[in-house]
Amino acid sequence: MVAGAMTSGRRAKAGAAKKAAILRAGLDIFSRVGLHGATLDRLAEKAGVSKTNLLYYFPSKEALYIAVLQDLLDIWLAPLRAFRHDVEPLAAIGDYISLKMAVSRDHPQASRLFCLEMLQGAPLLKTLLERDLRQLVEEKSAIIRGWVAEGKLAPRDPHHLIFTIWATTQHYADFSTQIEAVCGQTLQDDTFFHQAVENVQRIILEGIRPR
Amino acid sequence: MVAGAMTSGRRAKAGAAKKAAILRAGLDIFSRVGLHGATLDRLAEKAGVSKTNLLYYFPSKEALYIAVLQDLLDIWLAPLRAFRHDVEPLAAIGDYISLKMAVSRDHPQASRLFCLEMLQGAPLLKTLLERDLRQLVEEKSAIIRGWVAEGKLAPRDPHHLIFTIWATTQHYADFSTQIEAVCGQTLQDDTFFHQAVENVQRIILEGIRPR
DNA sequence: GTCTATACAAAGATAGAC
DNA sequence: GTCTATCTTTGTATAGAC
Repeated sequence: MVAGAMTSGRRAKAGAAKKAAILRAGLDIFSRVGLHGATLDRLAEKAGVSKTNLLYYFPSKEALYIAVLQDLLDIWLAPLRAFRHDVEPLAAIGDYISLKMAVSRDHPQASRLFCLEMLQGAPLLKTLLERDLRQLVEEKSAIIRGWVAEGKLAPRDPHHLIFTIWATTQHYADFSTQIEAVCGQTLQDDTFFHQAVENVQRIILEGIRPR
Repeated sequence: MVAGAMTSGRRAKAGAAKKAAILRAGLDIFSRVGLHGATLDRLAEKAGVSKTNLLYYFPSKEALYIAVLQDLLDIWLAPLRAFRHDVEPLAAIGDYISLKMAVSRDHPQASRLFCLEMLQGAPLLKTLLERDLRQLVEEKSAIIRGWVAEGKLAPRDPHHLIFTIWATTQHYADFSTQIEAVCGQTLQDDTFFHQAVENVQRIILEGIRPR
């Protein structure tokens, strides 16, 4: 059934739901302790299934890890794909910042796991980064370069601008522990979230406004 | 001898050198794969000692990990401690940015391990963050607030400004894999380093310049 | 599909000789 | 201080009954 076979429908759904629960548990735990820090016991417990049952749905811990990573990429790339080229530059970039901040608030595990992979040298994502991400970044960079040429943006290197946006927005998810230790607040707090978005936007947008 | 006893001197030095080599290996490996991903075998091999010998100098893998973390903090906190309050605001912040960028270039492992700890909720550093770091940040925030009040800086929340600086500068160490995938260059490349510093400085400094 | 029992491997740590 | 040998634990994964 899991391996194929469009049987019943009710059962297939139950299987899919379990798979989804395991994937959620995987994202949650891997994002905290990494592939090596996670144990099948903890993963199974978190997902609410037995260890053997988990291994029925995913042949190995690594297979689950890879499946989790694949799901992750969609979440991570969505904001960049949604980057607008048909509106005012400062509006487009301002929107992109708030979109990324929302991802940091709503999918902190995804952000953290992505970060974890990067720290390790991205053994599993490297090819994908060098191909897809690089091309996507080139596209968006061309738009930004165009804006600079038209004088709609102060002269800044598009790559470094994009890195600055990624860095600041993801920081609120990846370093939430530190932020909480220093400020006593997190992005879950609505007031704090808006304050953070506004401050980041102000700094970056004023930093690229033409004069 | 290791445990105390100011014997000989030559031998003590040899012991200290080994300990240092083990600590270096620990920083290098832990920063890549974390506490759980590191094995005593790999740690010992990297340090150039036998597994049992390593356990002679550090009673357990965790003990080594903690020792590495302690060394780490000095590197990590140094730039913030060096933050100047007696020069022009934009110069002080510009210097801080380039200092942090230099740390990202020269101590990428330290930056990565710090990041790793944060991702995991900083079980070992939490108390320290909530006490020492918080206080240090408060001190520097007060300085920034003063500058804002004097009109020497555009109105920005000091916390978010500090986070923005940390995020952008550390990003070049923590996400070096991604940066290399996208740009084909790293901070080790001198031209790229200066280009990165300048772009980050421009964005942030222009973003906080009063008008 | 799910469970119990179990095989198998890896890795942390210790004992004791030298 | 350093080595060899070994114990022990933990965790991944499989076999086979139901």
